[in-house]
Amino acid sequence: MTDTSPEHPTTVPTLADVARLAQVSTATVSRCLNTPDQVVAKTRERVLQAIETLGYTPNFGARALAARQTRTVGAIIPTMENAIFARGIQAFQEELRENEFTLLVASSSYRADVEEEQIRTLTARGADALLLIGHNRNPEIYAFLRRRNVPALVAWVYQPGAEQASIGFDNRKAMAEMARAALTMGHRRIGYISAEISTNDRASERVEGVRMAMTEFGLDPARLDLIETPYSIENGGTALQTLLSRAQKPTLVICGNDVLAAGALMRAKQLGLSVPDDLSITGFDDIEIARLTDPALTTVHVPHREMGRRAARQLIGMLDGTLAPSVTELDTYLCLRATLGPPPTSASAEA
Amino acid sequence: MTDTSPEHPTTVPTLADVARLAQVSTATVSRCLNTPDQVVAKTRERVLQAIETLGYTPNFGARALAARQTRTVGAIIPTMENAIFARGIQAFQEELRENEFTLLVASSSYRADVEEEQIRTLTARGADALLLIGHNRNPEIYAFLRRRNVPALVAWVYQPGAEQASIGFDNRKAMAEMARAALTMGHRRIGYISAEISTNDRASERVEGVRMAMTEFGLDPARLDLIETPYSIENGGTALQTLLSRAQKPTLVICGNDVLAAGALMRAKQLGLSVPDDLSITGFDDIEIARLTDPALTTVHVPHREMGRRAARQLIGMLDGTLAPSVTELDTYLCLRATLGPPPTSASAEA
DNA sequence: TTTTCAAATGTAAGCGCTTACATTTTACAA
DNA sequence: TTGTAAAATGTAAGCGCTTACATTTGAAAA
Repeated sequence: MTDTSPEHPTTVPTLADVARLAQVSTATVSRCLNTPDQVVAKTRERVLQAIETLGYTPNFGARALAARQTRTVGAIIPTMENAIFARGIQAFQEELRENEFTLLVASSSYRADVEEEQIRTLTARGADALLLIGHNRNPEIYAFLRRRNVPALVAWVYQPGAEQASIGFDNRKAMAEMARAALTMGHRRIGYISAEISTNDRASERVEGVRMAMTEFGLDPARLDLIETPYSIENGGTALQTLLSRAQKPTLVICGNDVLAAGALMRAKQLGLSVPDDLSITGFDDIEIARLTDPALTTVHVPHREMGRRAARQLIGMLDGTLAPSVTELDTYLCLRATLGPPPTSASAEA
Repeated sequence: MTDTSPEHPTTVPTLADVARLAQVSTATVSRCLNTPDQVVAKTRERVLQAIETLGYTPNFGARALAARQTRTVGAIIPTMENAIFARGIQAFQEELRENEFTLLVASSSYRADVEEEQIRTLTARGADALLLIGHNRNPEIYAFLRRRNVPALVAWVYQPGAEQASIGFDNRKAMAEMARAALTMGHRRIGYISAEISTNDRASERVEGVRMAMTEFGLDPARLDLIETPYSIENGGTALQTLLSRAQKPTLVICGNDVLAAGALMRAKQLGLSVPDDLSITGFDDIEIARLTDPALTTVHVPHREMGRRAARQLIGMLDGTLAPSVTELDTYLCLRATLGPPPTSASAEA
């Protein structure tokens, strides 16, 4: 708490220090920072010089308190370790930066209670707006945000008729398309490896998509052999092994994301199965590893970067009132690579 | 500014509102929040009730302003899209959360000027401490942080005799070990695919490690065929192709990280080369894709999670004065998987 | 019952900034 | 030169919280 070196005082310079040194009022210094063209050039230079000399940086808390806005956007994602979020958020942040907004990222570990806490933390910190992932959360939260006047945008999902402003893709539709492609090839016994469904509407909608397609093809959707497991390569492998231990082995294993699919694929190869001749496997997301596996993974391409970029634009628009909250659908497409093929002839004969 | 609906006032509740409703002073409410055992149970309950009723959340800016600390730690990483940072930061954040600290993440896109700006932004926002990646930055920044009394910890690197507090591994030593393993097998013509070196001391130290090992084996380190390229699978492939177009083809391509290595490996296979029989390839980091490639990638394992977790502990310790700044070295180890083998006999004969 | 003192609570002064409003300066027309 | 309005600057009142210090309360000791 005491000065250790006289040339470098330990006290942080304030606006008032700058004002004193530049021989102007604090209001003028403030204007130099916020509305520079309201200050005549000569004065402005003097002030800037003083700021430089003192090494002054405005105190964010004080500024937020007085101005009641922060040019800060918060984002709460389930985890940074998932490449799809990392990628989307990176684009989100880049777009924000270009518009002189700062991004605050928090992660919830897929837990609703943590997410709620993070929402409170970020709004308390003065986030002017929030990006959230997926629809399923306590609706009271939206009331809370509305009251605080904090616009929120939901990303990574598109649900026709959703209440909240959102930008994303139709997980159900996208996965149904994949399932139809497989069913058309003749697959009838289908295993599904999913991320945990209860906390994740993207995951549950993807499952629904497959069931929808099964129904269309006259199959009983209840016969989908579903395993839920946390996101990891290892777990994908373990789940695959479980599916293969069933009396009726699947000819196709649909995975809720590429990471699980990569794990399943690796395990299948280890077990001596040939993919796709003995078994087909599909993923979802089209992250980098989908092209790295051998054979390359058939998956669904999701425009993560575009989603991030457009989410930022939407939120900024909502903030300055130029854009009304809206529900935006983004397109996905099938990446038919090498892990999906027709079922083995013996198997299709049985069906 | 005026209430539109009586039940849902548009004004955000403040400490004073809570105090009024609970019929206590603002000081008591504040104490309920910060030092609850200084308040008698009956009063405390009344206050908590009022907080609940009003849906009160403390204003962070005001709190920071008055208390002069925020329980916030900032981290500036080059990019969220690199799995190693995502993983380390995730662990960092989890450990912080357990200690009731909040993490603010910013990314610099490997640009020194952006990093500097982010450092200012985060300190202005009241970050109590900072996590930075790598050593190479303008030393003035440390003076700035010292003046602001913001402890900083450098991660992902260990350099014996470093000035700044740091936690990480010796990139040079780790890569030298890999190079020695390869040299022992007989490799003499070595290509190296690196991330960009000028802005990245981890990358440059890894190259140095290889050169060091070459010297030990009596090779001219200048003969290392070095290509720098940005982090991506695609670029790894392109770089490999360049290396293979040299008059003297390498028998071994060392990559500065797993992503470049995965790209190189994939391209090698596309070109009809057998790895490791025709060409050896190695990576660095041991991220998930290293086990996904076929053959599995020989690489250096780096304890990213542990680094993140321990970085958090170190920083918290520095903040509450229980831990002195220190320079911590973490261990890495070689993961000898399948992409490194002896050079083809024809090649070694030439050497 | 009174005394004593620790515990509980209250009072009020900032923390560093923005901004409405008041005042001064400047530029230009008359 | 004077008058006028616009431009530049200053004054000062908060923004919502914490906390040093002052005051009140209440339980145990006398």
